Amino acid sequence: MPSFQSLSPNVEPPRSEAELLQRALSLAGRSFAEIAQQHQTGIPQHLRKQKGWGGMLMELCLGASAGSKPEQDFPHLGVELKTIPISTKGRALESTYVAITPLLELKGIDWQHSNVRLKLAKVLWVPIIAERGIPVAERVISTPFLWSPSPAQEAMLQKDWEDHMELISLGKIDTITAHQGEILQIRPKAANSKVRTQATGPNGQIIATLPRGFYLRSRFTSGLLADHFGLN
DNA sequence: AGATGATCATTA
DNA sequence: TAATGATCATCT
Repeated sequence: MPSFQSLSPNVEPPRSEAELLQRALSLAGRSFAEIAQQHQTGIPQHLRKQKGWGGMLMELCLGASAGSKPEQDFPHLGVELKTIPISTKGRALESTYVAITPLLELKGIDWQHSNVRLKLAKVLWVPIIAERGIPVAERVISTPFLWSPSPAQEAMLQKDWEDHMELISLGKIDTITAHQGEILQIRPKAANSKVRTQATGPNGQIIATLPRGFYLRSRFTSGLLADHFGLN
């Protein structure tokens, strides 16, 4: 199994947003095969057991801080990096994971201080043409772009976030399904369905429940792609 | 076909 | 266990 940490050359963190974007744009049109070769790392046949492979490779290319720290990928720039699998027609093929859903100690947090708002404040989207029939090596990077929520988009995000968090505060986490939320949904985020974490139950007691995460619906991210590439 | 619920690797 | 990086597998 290829190890990024041992095999990749050191890439310095970008010093500015412009440098980051320029670096990202230089990847447009290139395949995973080319990029992996440049970084002297192998390519998995499929992503079934390496779901985050593409994202990790982009982190390497762009000089993101590695590791599992709960902060933005480029803290000094206030930018979060997200790869997004797209069809040849430019449609998002998957939802986008944003952040863990907090289930306990909710008193201090509001939208302004939420992990969702922080992560989405400024995102470098890196679209990858990644239909399932395309071998991983042949998948090609499309044109990356920077995005920040418009006032209307942020209002939608806030509304969904507040609706979800109210239910969680009321001890109703186990009633929430992926059907809820216009653009921001809550889905499981765990190694498997037997994992448990703590939450508040219907009677205010502590219960054990499946860890959840916030995800952007693909309908929404497809819209961002259309906005940027002028496909409206 | 599109979306939901489940799942996989790695690090701290 | 919890956070990072996400896509898979299955159902409607």
